[in-house]
Amino acid sequence: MAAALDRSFAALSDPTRRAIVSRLARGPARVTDVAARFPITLNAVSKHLKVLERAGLLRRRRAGREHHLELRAAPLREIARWTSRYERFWNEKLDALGAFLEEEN
Amino acid sequence: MAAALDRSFAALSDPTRRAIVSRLARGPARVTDVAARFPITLNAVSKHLKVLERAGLLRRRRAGREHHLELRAAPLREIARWTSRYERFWNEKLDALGAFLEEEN
DNA sequence: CCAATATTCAACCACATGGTTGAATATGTC
DNA sequence: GACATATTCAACCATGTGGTTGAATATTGG
Repeated sequence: MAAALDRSFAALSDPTRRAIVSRLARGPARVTDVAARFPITLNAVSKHLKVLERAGLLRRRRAGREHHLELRAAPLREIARWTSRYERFWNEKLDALGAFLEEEN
Repeated sequence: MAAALDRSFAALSDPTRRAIVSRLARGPARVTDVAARFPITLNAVSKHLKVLERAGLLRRRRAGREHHLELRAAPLREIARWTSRYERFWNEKLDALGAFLEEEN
């Protein structure tokens, strides 16, 4: 589904959210734990977490009053898969004969 | 630079722009050529192209009144590099002992 | 019960975005 | 010069975003 890619790319276009992903890669954390690292409000972090959650990049387990967050990297795999379709262009080798077919998404 | 990643991720968060990348992977094209495939205005496509250009995802060569566009995939490589840092999470193997250090960006 | 802690909800603000329409600017063609 | 083609610029609109502040909702602990 294309909309999923939309959300994943959009979620990762913000440096704070990429930093949150980075943080969660080091292990699960609560909202407050994540927020502690950033100079913005807890509320702002809460919003970022919702964006990441909607993109499927994290899972939230409510445990009492605490929300335990853990990284879900499947969307990252989809992004890697999408970009890998253009690997042959990465080296700036101008062989335009590398034209190939593909369906969009 | 983090802002470059910001722009790349943001540029690719739109399905039209991903389709434009896909189109340019099949070879260079003019603005009108690209626009022909989409149900939106030429003006809208022109804006999308500017976003892709600012993200470094395409290069524009003016040839008379025509602008020749060609894919520049280097930012895609950066995205692939960023996401690859999380490869170990892709298989949903819940070994939380896979914690590892990293600096953000 | 009461107070503290963890988190979200709601309203607001400034700004970006994706789209439109209409005009402007170049360049090519007759 | 006059007209057509290629592209951008400018203004506008609706919607989303990243941030704030302040209030609400749960849960835990004395």
